[in-house]
Amino acid sequence: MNRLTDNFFKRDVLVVAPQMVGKILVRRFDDGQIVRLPITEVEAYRGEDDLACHASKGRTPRTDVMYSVGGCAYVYLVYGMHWMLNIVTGDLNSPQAVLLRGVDTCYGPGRLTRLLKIDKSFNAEDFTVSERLWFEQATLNKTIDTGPRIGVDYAGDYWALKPWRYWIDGLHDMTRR
DNA sequence: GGGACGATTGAA
DNA sequence: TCAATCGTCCCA
Repeated sequence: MNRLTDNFFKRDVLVVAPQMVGKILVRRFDDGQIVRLPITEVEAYRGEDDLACHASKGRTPRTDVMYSVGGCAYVYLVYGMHWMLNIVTGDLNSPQAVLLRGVDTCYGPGRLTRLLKIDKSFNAEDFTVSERLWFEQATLNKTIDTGPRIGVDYAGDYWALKPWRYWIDGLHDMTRR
């Protein structure tokens, strides 16, 4: 119920990303069990100009899905062991995505996918029709804080320092150890 | 075919 | 502070 539709995801990533905070990530496992987790932290990756975005390397087999219309998943492996779950946003041929970095009871993009058993098979999954992974509407009655994205220093100060990371105010401390 | 490099994590 | 670990991309 209240599943987010394509019109929600078709907008610019800088509009969609902050609105993802507080929305409900829903995972239906093979055994039928359904888990609903409010999103607590995300990051925006925006277009070929954004040197922190994988699309800055151009359209490749890996980044191809980012060029599709908003509403599907972009899943890839980092450091040879962690799956990253992204939501593709924007129009056709405008490569953008929202990285899911945290949900209630689980902080960290890699821990999140391990908890929910998300892997390469979810790449290009259509969130508007999927039976195993989608998002639901929810009202957030808390404020959102912003800051630089994590782990993208290679992109240089101009892009790495953009405040394109969004989280529920007060949960900031979970990020450092 | 070879090599460099991660949108991270957990342990030392 | 450091290693784990492998898909992706670039160059030869």
